[in-house]
Amino acid sequence: MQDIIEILKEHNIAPSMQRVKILEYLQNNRIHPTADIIYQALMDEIPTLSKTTVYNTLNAFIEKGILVALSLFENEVRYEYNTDPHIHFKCSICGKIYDLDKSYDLYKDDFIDGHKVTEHHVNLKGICKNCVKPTTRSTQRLPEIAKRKITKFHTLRS
Amino acid sequence: MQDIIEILKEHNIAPSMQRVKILEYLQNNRIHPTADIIYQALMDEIPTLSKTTVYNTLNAFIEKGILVALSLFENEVRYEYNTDPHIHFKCSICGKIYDLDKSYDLYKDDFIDGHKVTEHHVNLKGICKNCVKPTTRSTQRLPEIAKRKITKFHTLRS
DNA sequence: ACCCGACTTTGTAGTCATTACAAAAATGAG
DNA sequence: CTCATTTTTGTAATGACTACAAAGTCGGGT
Repeated sequence: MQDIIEILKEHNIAPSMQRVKILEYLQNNRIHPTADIIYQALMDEIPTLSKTTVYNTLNAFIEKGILVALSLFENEVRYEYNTDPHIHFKCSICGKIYDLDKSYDLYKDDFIDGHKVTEHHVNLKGICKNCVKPTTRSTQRLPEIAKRKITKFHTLRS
Repeated sequence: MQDIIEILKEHNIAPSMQRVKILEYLQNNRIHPTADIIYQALMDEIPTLSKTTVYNTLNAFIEKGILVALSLFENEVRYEYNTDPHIHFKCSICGKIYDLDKSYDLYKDDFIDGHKVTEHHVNLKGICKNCVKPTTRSTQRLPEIAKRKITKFHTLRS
């Protein structure tokens, strides 16, 4: 895609084959992949691909502002192409990460308590609509974690 | 402190010396330490302490709901005793993490878009009031990152 | 007090994600 | 084509965390 080459050039990154393929993958697969997922996915197309190249490329993209790195939960780094404001929801059952397009107005000012805010992340965790099994009305067949009554935040962590 | 032993018993954790010291440290040092920081800090008191014990203990505390593990930024796991809902702010200059007592009303309902929400994290990043050097009115002496004009989100909302 | 079984701690070794580094390959200007 | 620069690659190193088994600790029953 010519688009991708243009994007790379606009960000002062030489459009090598590896870089184009990695950015293309991230554009087409909005699944917040880890570096390893990207590596595995591109091994067929680029048999000589090195994991070092994936890391180098991702870090270059982040440096230039094309990507955002996420530290959501469980100490895993994931990368996403979408840099628009949105909220992340991670399912503790299936592990899938959802982008929620809910907007929020919190702290849209530059400073809070004297601190200058440059990044703002809202991360939710729970059980996604698929894993909650909406076919049954009762909670009988839900995983144990899904049945717990929520009493306060931060209590559940798998 | 007898308090700490009571807390452990209430959570069905046998109050061994190591566990008491680790919980005591977390109670007295609200600095969102890493496992290694805790280990380093207690080595004087408990010369035989093993890092495995620190990890085992922290995981047991999390399991029982005494602690919360945080994945804020930079892929580092930190632990905090305060399980009340609050917001985290990390300074990208000094690395210090601040608890902000701002309350927030977002998605305190159980479900959003059909997903059951059990955890809710708001993480801010920027430059803390100390590193912004409030003594100077101009931005001349600020670190480069502090001078950037915020143009797009993750920072602020339109 | 002793014994025994269960729990806890410890150290070592292993895993996994990420980075450091240097050699090999590709690229591009002259 | 040639040479210098950039990019990719593979290996080795780092660092956080876990698995596992041996050693230590503790408490109840006799």
